[in-house]
Amino acid sequence: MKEASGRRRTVRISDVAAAAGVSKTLVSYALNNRPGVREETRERIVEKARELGWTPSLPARALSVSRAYAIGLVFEKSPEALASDQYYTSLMAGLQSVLANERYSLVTEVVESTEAEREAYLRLAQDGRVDGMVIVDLRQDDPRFALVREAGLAFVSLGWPPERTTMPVLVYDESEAITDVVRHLVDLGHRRVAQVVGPQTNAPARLRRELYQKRFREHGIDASRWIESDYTAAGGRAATAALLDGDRRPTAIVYSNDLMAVAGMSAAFSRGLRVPTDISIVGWDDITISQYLHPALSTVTQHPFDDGKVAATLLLEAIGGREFVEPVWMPNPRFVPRESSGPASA
Amino acid sequence: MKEASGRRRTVRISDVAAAAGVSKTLVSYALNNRPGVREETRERIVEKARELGWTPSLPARALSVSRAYAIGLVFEKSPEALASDQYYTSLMAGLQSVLANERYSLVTEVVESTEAEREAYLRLAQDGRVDGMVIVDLRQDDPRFALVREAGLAFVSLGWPPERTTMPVLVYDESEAITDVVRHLVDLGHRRVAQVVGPQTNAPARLRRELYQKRFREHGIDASRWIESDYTAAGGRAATAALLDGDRRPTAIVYSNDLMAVAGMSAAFSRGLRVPTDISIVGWDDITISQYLHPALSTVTQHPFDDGKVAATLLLEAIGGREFVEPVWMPNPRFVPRESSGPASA
DNA sequence: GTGGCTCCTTGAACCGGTTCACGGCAAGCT
DNA sequence: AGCTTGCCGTGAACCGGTTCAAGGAGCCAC
Repeated sequence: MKEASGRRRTVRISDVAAAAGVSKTLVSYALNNRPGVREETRERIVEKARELGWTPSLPARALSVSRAYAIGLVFEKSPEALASDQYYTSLMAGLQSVLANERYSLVTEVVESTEAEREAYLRLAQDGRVDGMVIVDLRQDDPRFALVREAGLAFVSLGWPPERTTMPVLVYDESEAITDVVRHLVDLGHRRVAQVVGPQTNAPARLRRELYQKRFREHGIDASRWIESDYTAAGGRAATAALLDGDRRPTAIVYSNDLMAVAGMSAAFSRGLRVPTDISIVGWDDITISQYLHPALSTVTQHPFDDGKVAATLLLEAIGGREFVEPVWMPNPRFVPRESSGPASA
Repeated sequence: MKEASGRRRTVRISDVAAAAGVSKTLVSYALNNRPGVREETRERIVEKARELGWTPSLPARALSVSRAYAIGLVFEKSPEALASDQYYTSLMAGLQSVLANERYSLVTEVVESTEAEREAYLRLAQDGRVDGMVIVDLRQDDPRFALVREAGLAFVSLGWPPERTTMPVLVYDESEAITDVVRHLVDLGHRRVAQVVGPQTNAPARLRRELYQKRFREHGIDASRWIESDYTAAGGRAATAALLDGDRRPTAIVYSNDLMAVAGMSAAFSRGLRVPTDISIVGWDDITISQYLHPALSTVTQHPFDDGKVAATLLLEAIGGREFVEPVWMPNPRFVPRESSGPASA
């Protein structure tokens, strides 16, 4: 097929103006629902525009109003880690679900170092490619807040930012789910438990670990056994191996994501241990396959799609000028006991 | 923190021109490496530009050269299906890995119907938001090719397009891996095998099913047992249930993706069957957790990240005007036998 | 009849780049 | 000396929208 191009003739605002017999100013007013256009004229213009199939050129509009009509999402993550974590994809889908209706687009980037992340932020901002950023996976002393501040970009933060801000912030309380997990394990008789946690430079990962420890202590359980890992399957397997091969093997292990938990189960199996008879496993995330595993994984469900929806809505409002004083609380994650956790072995 | 805005004063090309004591035309020439600028002058301009931290405004450039400096990727998929399939995320990462260096961005959309998909395509094209599209998951009589043709957009197709085109096409040969899987199963003594396949409106899904059937027949195996499913875990589980609960239970099932295979294993387990002792399972994709399952899943590995890299490279060349006559062959998928396939039960 | 007011409409500037056509100047040629 | 040629540089138009300030028409009141 010969690409039937030959200069795609796009219809401009001046074409609509000519067709309707008015100035292009009036067309602009009419189609942006500005006051000061006679109703009859407005209708005629709208009709003509529809007839000609006119849609405004985004670059042109972007240039004149200094808005990109797009928001950015930068993942600082290995492609592998990104691909195997459903949270982000669902979050994206949630963002899209509201952006599409507002004629906004989502510009994504995947970078593999904080240096590249910095460049990506600067580039998106300086190029005028986006009007705001979605900030996820908050880290200790997160540099991204300074970047958006300097760039004058709006943002929405999924998690507590380091300073007060007038931008929207989404938070939720993990302590309830954690309390449930710990009680569940204690009720099943577990006394020797260990944690496999995410990178401790990552603020939520740290908080989650601390909340678990707090609850463990409240039940008189030694909370000192935790291993820092990296949310990958390989990392989870290695951490689990260390726990299982050490002395005083735990009777239960809680993981900070499902992927590590699955890998942990695999490590247990390869040592001839049975789950949950010999060791109980609890994950975090509730990825799709968790319920299809054998045994099905006890875990904590989150709501990334809804997070995305709310984040996008608020970010658009922030871009529109709204100021936020209070963080928005999202529904809490919820513990879902399944087959991988059972009575403690003797 | 008070957002330190107060109108972010961006540096324009005219500022650079003033600083270097030349016209803005010359600045433009100098920074775009055009001929007709004295070397000494060019250096002075570049120096000043760097000093002032100038980067071109994307909307402005986009407006004047009619290029968006972005490419689009539209997924017509439920968020759930998208999130649980690593292929797409890895593909995105692969695309990004080359786009970032070229100052191109990736604009993604997630839509849930072919109608919404159509709108997304039209919108991206008419708005002048992208210069080209990445077309994945080819369907029967795929409408997207007509859309990009009408819109005059460049594209790269991952799979055979319905008509000849001068745009880049990426293909690979699955028959080799399929031959290996079938020989593997035959060598293990399997004679009753079934397939759980993807939506047959999806061209590659159909082809994969046919290739499997062809090989089965070559070994004198009844190839008529296949169930169409939807690539989701729930679908895979239901299809597997139908196969296991029918008469003449197969001794092996091959799935068109890992997610369905995992769900299939789960269905087998819940009926008290052992894998692979009672039934062998083979997937397709090699998602991260496949090797961490118990038993580890025999499957076929692909290279979505590399696909993305190559696709982006070729698409950029196509946008630059290059015409393609031959499709580009990617490395073939490869069968990876693991623990979920073993000798046929009696 | 004139001033003032409201309502609708328009010309022109502007957003920040790219690019075309042209001009000045020095060197090279006859 | 006069003409061509090439190099380097510039003014102005253009991309396709938005928006400001101003203008014309119609109406009312004094």
